[in-house]
Amino acid sequence: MQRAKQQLTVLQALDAADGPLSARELWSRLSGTGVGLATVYRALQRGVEEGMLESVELLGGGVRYEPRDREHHHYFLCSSCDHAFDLFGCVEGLESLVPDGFQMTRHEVVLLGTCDACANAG
Amino acid sequence: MQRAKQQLTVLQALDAADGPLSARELWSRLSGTGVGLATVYRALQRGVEEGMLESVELLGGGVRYEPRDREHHHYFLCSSCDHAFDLFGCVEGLESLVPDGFQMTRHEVVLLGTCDACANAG
DNA sequence: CAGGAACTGAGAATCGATTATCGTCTCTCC
DNA sequence: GGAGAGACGATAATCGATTCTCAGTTCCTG
Repeated sequence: MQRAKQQLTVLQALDAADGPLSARELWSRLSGTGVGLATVYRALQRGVEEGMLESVELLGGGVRYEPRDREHHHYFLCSSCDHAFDLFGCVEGLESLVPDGFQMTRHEVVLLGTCDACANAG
Repeated sequence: MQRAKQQLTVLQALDAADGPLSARELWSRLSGTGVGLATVYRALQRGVEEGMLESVELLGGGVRYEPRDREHHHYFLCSSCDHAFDLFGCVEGLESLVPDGFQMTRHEVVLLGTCDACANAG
């Protein structure tokens, strides 16, 4: 509880999440703590600058953030609640898709569908 | 060259492309034809409504469009020129990533790196 | 050729996401 | 306790993408 108290709050909420969160998603999880939206953005920006956070772009636009210390993984994006879940594990055979002359440096795999909670609520 | 002349121009440009194009990308390819940006958006919207086009969302936000009659495929996104290329072929083993209780209906694979032209342009 | 419907280009208006501003507050260090 | 630096929350400002508006065209029908 020294300085940057609210930044800690933000980072802890991200650590507790089961996937990357957008600024708004994060903010709504912090409602009740009095943290302002601007503070969320500031904390995320500083987190990235200081190397603790990583920004992630999935389908559909918005940027999401998650702690940088997670292993290589991909995402499941729920079409119903729009929440992204981390999926650990990877796939084979990506290299064979790369056309001649192209250099692949990274890959993203996103599965889409309905998450556990939404499937049961549906 | 009956009515909807400009819409045809737009659809033909999409057919000729080697990957999905954003509205702006498409518009810049039509510079010289006098087609306005609003017309591009209108043509895309109508194309989707009429089932000829499909909208595609990749990493990084923007929506891109491509003809609907292409087979299942994925994309290579060039970090340098920001152009998306179609990649035909797919990968195995996606099902094993899906957590219990989740229902996968679709998947996207995006490879990132440098395309042929940008790699050579160094 | 006249009338009407659909189409068009240019630019204004809108929308959501993000960033900047400002007055206030908190913490550190004397 | 007081000064200065850095944070904070609320809200205004900005930005890019997309949609709306409007006056002028085009094209079909009769």
